[in-house]
Amino acid sequence: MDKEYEILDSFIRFRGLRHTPQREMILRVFLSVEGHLSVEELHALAKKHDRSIGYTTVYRTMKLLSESGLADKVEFGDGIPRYEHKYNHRHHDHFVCVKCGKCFEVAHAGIEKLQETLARERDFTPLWHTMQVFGLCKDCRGIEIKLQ
Amino acid sequence: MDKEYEILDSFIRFRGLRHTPQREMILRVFLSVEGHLSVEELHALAKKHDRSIGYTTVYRTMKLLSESGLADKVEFGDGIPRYEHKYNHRHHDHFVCVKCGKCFEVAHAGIEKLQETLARERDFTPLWHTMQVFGLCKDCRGIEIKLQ
DNA sequence: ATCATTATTGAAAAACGTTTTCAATATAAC
DNA sequence: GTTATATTGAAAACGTTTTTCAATAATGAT
Repeated sequence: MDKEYEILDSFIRFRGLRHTPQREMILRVFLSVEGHLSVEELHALAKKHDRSIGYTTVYRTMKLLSESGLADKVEFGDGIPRYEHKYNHRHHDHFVCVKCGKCFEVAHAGIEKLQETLARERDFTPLWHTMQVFGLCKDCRGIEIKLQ
Repeated sequence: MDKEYEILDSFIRFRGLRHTPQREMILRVFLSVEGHLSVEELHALAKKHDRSIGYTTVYRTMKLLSESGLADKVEFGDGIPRYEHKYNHRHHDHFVCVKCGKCFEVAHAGIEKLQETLARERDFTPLWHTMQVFGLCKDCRGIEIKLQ
């Protein structure tokens, strides 16, 4: 629970930056919600704790959290980057429903293995990957069928 | 060779749109270059054929080519969307070198199979996917080692 | 061929998310 | 406390994409 704060503190000290109540609050807000949040959504949540918090500070802090390994920026093709938790969360890919926008996280060792195999064949050293599968979730496929 | 023009013409007629020299020229320019081109690059190439061609028209036409299935918009995480050929090109994923930016296209049936398996397990109907593997190509990994 | 309708064009402006600038403020080290 | 400087929030700037709009051009009917 407190490990994330230690990670941010270490990162801040390592970089010669400073600890501020704004940074701590934004981390608290970010950690309090599981899911994929845009900067706009994070800013709205942060404003509930500090009405004067600036948009810019949320941007800057989310970049900081990404660099420190606490957050991951993900993009689902709608032009709005979102942040998800990274610490203590194993890598996963995203299945995005194109009707309702719901996003399912899928972790599977096979994907990593396949990535390694394909990369080795091409003399490429893979560092990380992102994969998004777009389609219809159970509920939305149902609607699709009903409408036909 | 001419099939692409037929596809665009059918799409234009089907939608009640109009055939214009600008659209034909932009398609010709797009087809003349294999690779991943940004709108800016496409506009620069188009200007060589028609100095008065507008930026806006290239944007609008590339959207049209995407909708007609001739072009595919791909994003490699640098914030600049690029277009690649889609017609008569089998689906592939992208291995992007984070040092030099080079992009390798990798087609492998295993990825599609894996996608199907994972989707079926979750009662999700996959329609398409995108996968980008980021890492170091042969040349850039060499540099990395030399620098150590 | 001419006309009428309306889609298309290119320039400029607006929109959009993000980054930079800057003066005021807050933090951390001494 | 004093100092050096990192951080903040507002506004401006930024880069890309979309919208607006008047002029133009393509299509179908006459």
